[in-house]
Amino acid sequence: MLPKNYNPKEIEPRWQRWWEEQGIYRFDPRSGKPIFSIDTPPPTVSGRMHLGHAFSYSQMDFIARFRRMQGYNLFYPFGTDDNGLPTERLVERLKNVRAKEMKRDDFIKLCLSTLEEIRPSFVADWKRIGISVDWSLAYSTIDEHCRRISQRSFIELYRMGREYRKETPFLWCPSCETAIAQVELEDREVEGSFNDIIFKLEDGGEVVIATTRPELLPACVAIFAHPEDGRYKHLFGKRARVPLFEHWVEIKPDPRVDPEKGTGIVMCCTFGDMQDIEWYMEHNLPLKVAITRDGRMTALAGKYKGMKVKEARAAIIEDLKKAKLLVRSKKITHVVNVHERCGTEIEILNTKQWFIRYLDMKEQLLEAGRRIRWHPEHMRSRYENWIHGLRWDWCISRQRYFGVPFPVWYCKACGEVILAREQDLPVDPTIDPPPSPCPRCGSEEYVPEQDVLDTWATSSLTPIIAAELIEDEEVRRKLYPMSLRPQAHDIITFWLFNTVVKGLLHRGEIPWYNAMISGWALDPQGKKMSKSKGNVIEPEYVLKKYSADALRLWAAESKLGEDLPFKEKDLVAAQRFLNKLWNASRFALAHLQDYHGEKPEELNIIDAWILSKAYRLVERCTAYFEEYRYSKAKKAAVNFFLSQFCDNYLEMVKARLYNPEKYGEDARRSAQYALYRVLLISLKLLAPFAPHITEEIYQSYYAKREPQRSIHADTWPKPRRDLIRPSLEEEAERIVALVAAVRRYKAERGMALNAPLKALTVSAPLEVAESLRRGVDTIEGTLQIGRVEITSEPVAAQERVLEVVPNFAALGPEFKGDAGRVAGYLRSSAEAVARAIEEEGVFRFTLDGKRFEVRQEHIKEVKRSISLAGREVESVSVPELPEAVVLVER
RNA sequence: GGGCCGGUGGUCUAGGGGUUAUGACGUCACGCUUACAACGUGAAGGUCGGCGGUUCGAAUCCGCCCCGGCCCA
Repeated sequence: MLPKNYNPKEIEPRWQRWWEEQGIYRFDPRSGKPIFSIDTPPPTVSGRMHLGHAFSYSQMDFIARFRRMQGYNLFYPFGTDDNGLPTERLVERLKNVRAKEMKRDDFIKLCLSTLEEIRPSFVADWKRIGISVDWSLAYSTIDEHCRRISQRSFIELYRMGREYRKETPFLWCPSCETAIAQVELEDREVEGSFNDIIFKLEDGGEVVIATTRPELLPACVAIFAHPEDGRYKHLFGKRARVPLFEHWVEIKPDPRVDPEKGTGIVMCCTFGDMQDIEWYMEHNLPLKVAITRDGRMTALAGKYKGMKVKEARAAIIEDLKKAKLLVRSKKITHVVNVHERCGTEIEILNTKQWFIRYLDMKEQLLEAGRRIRWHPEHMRSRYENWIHGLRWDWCISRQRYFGVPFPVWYCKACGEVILAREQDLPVDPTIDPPPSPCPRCGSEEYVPEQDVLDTWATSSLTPIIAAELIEDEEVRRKLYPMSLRPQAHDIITFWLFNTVVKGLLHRGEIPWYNAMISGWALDPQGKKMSKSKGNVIEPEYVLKKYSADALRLWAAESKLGEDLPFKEKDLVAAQRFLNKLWNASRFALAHLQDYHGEKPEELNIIDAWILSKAYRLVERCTAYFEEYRYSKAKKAAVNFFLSQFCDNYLEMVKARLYNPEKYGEDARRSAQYALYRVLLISLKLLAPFAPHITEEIYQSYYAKREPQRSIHADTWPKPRRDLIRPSLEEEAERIVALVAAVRRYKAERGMALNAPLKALTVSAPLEVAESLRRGVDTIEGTLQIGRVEITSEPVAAQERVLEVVPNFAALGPEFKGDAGRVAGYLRSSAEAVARAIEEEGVFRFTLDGKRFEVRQEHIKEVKRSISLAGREVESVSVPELPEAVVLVER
């Protein structure tokens, strides 16, 4: 028996422990069942779980649980993404240190030990939302397994000729002091100024050039204008002198200059933007480096040397003003590229980096995107959009400490790259020696690579990393490509894209067959949650106030891929539903204690009806889940449970359950048979959404009677076409409609639903009457009616108008001061008024010499009494049965 | 600037050619009923973003526009 009160705080952690101890979600490498493998997103330990995580991990868990219940052998691992900048930043903050001021080795050790400190509570958060991952399939992107696979990936790609090391202008974060990849750029609107600066020409003339970055003047190497621009055509080939810095640069034509923008003539610096790089390469311009790796001015900047970029900008503008070389300075907001991790404006610096060459793979990548099934479909366009805009190869080296090292040394003598051997992986070249002398020149002197790999270079291998957690080669082959990649839409260009790249390069195929993309959890106003805005809602708050099941039901509110604002009322509604589920189950199970699976001789029509509805629902929910439309499945299951099972069915079986002496044991048996099955089906369909409460109810009764020890094992209800009976449903629904109408009648008159009624007379067409007769017991028992008469003969009822209720909302405005007297007249002539309006649509009368016309809208209601064979009865309207006359005697 | 998604009672939302537009929350009224007042029954509340078009018929399809969001420049 279930206790009276549903207590999620006690239930939820208990089942979470039990699932793990019992290995309910364990992948079974020896099983013959079909495999469903999931490439679970590894969250960063260095951040706490936020509501967006709870949202999207719940959504992937719905699909996981559905598939497991369907009988798949679920491969559902859990990794954490630990390496790289986020961890470095966290450790710097927590331990109050600076990475670049520490010994490399000490810092790495500190990172590792800090991760171990915070991991348990981090992972506990994820367990607390009830996701059904296999916690024994765990990895950390910095552990030995992942380091080995990332390094192996590097070596493979190097051997394939897909990697190169090159000194080249590239994206640089002066705050993190590392190269970054294109995907790590973020656009940000900032306040700045557009400065019109005078450049003197060698012939004594001048041109005015507009720039937002005057601090790059020392790096100015050329000036460009559009070849057709009449204003500047005559200057091509001439030289101009860079103000303040006094070096000469040539004025050149190039069609990529927009004559509309600024003054239509621009300076090219090494480097201000992508365009500068193109010009630098194509026009063989000299390299002038004005900015250091930590964002200060170089000696090239003369007296500005050592200043931060922004200080130098201000100082240079001041000096230009003094020299009367600044025509004007206009305040503008413009968009700059910042590093998405730290918000620092990025620079383009000439450095030596490792790259994965993939710009030549765009067509293959697009094609791979077309082979993946996207849920929802339109998310593919984000992926395609990104590929179309790709301009840089993938820079995979980072000038940081905490990350997977490159398995590479360089020969000191000839510069040859010396690779680690696969059997030695993982290696740290700053500690381990190379496996052999230089293969080219034989020198034994070497330089270790100091840089570490981009974290995405590791996390883009998660499907391979996860699959290789399994020893058995044959099983591995079944795991990969994976069935599903679930993730949020913000990292399509990072994690998803990079994983496809690695999948194609290493395995020549797509890494997964399906991608499900979830949206974001937004704040109650529909705005993005962010720490700086202070609108972050902690999952912990939701779990404490409501429950994990309620949180998950909330996450099931929105369609896959859509953002969902956090609204407290949704959680309240979810919690109410859980409470209802609990109470209805408690009721049903109380009446099933003496039931042992017997099948009744004959199934009551109402029982057959609810079974038919339930199996219809099974088909719908299954189809919805197959299409990743879990929000529809949830809605359908919840609606069925509330409006069909609770509101209608339970009320209608009470009589048979409580009074077997009156309706017979077999009638009770029939009710139990249906109750047992329909409640179980409901629980199963809801189990992916509310795994804890459904397990609790299952365990308290069904576990002893059903083959599976957990509701989350392979218990998904099989479709039963033979039990879906449309014509029976149609008949039964007549009974349901009649009962509902009389219940409404009682409620409207303030009667208790079990208050007795003397008699019910129904006159309806033959077919309807016959259906209703099949439910006489139900009608009588549910509504507590002394005598039920159902006939297809017309009833001889007399009707009398009792009262006309005037509608003052219409009378007032029209008759003003006369309204009260008109109303009085209507009441006193009720009979005549009602007849006239019914027959002619209008009632005319004269009152104190004034003529009045009253129509339907002036009357709120006509109260009538009906008598049947001399007994006073009332008429009940049943909207679903318009041809039926239903009369109730109180 | 380009791409994608969305705009439906006060709020959120279903429906994507066919009677009177779904449900939830909120509001109001009535009612403790042998599962549940954390409940039930009922009521009020809508020019389905705007304008044009296709059609016997448009919230739904097409075009243009407006607004919001996200992604990419």
